[in-house]
Amino acid sequence: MMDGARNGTRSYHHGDLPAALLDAVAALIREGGLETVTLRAAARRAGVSHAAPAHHFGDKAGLLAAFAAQGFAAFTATLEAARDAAPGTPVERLRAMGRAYIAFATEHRPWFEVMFRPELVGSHQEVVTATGGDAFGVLVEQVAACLGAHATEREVLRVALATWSGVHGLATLLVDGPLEELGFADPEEATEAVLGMVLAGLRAQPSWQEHPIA
Amino acid sequence: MMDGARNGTRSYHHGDLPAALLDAVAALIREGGLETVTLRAAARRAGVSHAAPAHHFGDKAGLLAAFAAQGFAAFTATLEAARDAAPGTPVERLRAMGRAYIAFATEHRPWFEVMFRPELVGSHQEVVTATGGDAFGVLVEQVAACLGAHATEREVLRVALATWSGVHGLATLLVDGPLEELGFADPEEATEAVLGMVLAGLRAQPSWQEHPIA
DNA sequence: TGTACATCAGTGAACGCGCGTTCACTGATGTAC
DNA sequence: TGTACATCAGTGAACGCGCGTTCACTGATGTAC
Repeated sequence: MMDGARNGTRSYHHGDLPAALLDAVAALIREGGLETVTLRAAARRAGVSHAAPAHHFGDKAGLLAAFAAQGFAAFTATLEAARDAAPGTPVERLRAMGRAYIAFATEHRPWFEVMFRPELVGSHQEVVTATGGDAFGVLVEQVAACLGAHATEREVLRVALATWSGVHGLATLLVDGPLEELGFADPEEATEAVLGMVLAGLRAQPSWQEHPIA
Repeated sequence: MMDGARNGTRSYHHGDLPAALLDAVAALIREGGLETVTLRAAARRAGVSHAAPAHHFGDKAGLLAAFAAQGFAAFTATLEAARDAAPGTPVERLRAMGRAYIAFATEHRPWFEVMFRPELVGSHQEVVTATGGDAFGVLVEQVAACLGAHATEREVLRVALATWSGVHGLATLLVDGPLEELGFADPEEATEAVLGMVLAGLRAQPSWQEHPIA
């Protein structure tokens, strides 16, 4: 995708090796799984010597941390875009975010597989945690909007976590693949089922009962 | 745990090397994570030569497949025990199973980490899928009991999958560890929040509305 | 516009390591008679 | 109860491999003047 040197001519310098290496990681995961990701394989795929990645990412954990952070940034942007594109009520926006969450996992499997695996990034956890916190923050905000001003912070966090668990669970099951073998062939139906449950949970909240919003 | 030779004396034969190797895998994951599991490390820990495991499990994927299958067997037994020990209504039994599901993940982290990672077991997937299907079957049964005879099979599967997603999502988040860093320090409160959502979803089902059971 | 020079980005050889797997072997066990 | 023998379970040496990382290096780039 990234060709590297300007104007298509090969040069000693790559052009944008960091981006090319991150692309390489995604391709490797997609084709052979996480265990086939090595610094040397990523370098091969980017067309540089195997020592080149160290200049940009330090070590293997650094490369994976950058990949996870890139994924979280895209993830947060996806959730925000889904929220902003959805019409209507806070609940409809939350539903759209839930759909986007699950779709992101299946459409960007390589990112999703790395984003929630802190053991892969070693000492670089701070970067990943920070970007991951943003995504969750967006979700919490929307849950707060659904519950209204009468909800306590604790209630918001509780509902947000339950919501997160629902969509994250289905996303994980879809990515890890046990569903097909058990007869759930339809990810869309599964998604709607989970979102139905999430919204039922929302409506069962005390603060919703007192002041339903939509 | 397993001492091996009878009466505590060392003998040429181990006594129960397969069990000792499975124990070793659990210990290795607990102490150093999944990536530290190797045939040689497991053999070292069991006190045998590094070539010994091959006699029982063939290759590395075989060992991990056996470990995952052992985990699923324990998992199914745990869910059944929780169901049978819970008093009262089908819904209360389902709630107990949900608690047991999440508790299993945090209490038996090594098993849980391997059970849902089919890429680790290579060509031995059938064994794992079979035992995994049992666990899900138990869950489906209980959801069916909650919804009653008027529910269609499709509805039961849909609700069971949503339920599964909820508890599996929280279990995954607890095991992967992002929750602590985001301010959710209390797994029990989180568990109850998720179960509240799951049961709200159950009660929102058409067949429940028509024929509430409890 | 030129020139000197510092800095940056990639090279390629080399290292030591632990891994999975194979192999011929040997000690231990169990069974047939 | 004893003996022969097949089978089982573990040994230890050896193999080839790809890995991450380090290192001195060199080509390319950009900046000061």
